[in-house]
Amino acid sequence: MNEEVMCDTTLALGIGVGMQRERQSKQHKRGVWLNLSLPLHPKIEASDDHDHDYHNDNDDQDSNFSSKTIDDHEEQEERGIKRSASNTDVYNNNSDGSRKKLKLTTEQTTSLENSFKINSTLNTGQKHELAKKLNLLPRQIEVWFQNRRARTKLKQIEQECALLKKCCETLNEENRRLKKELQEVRCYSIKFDQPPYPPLPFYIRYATTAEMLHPCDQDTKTVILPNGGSIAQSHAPVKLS
DNA sequence: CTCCCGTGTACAGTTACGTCA
DNA sequence: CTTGACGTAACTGTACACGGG
Repeated sequence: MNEEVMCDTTLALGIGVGMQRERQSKQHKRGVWLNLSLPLHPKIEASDDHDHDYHNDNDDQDSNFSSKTIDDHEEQEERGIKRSASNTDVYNNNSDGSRKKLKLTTEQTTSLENSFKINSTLNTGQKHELAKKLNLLPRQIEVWFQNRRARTKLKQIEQECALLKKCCETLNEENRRLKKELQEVRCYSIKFDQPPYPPLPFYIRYATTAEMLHPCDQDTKTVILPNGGSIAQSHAPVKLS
């Protein structure tokens, strides 16, 4: 990879920019049902108000008798199945109320990874389908994809940081080389009292960097030296700092 | 048409559990 | 056996889009 490619500005612009959000249109009309079920999560039970065993972000205002969507209802039912199931019963917490962490099986992880490769976001239908297939809750699928996207983004940022660091090192090296080259040219010009030879690259002859060169009066046709002296100059007149 | 509300989902950040050196 | 680091499932808070009243 050459330096130009490495320093492509699109790289820098990409940093910190999140993925484009694609809102999914609602798949179906949502029914309403009366939630009379008992909370299952010990933590929630303690709070004595909400039903979010696995939480719904917007449940906060809901009462015990709040309306719920069909999606939630389906998940409640699936949870009921899960509670009678064995290895995926993550919501049966420890007796002391501590969180029990699910360990996904190899098959589940592989399947989730494959789905992620195809599409990093899932619509409601895909989510439920995958949940059914893997014997997990739709919420767990959702969480897994959220975490997976976060991991992907983090890894991408790390890679871009490494690339930028490398690019920075390359530029510093180039900067040192150019400074050295400029110094040599200055020495040559002063020593032989004549214009730089071989000719300076355009980016040095016409550089505007204060550190390097300053434009001065065109008519003088001289280069003003740092010590106050001057030399003849056939190129654009400059003042050496 | 506009406003408000409920709902669903995304993301960033955090917490906490399980594993391993 | 203990401990700290690490990976990651799960959670919290917030923002936004969308549809319906």
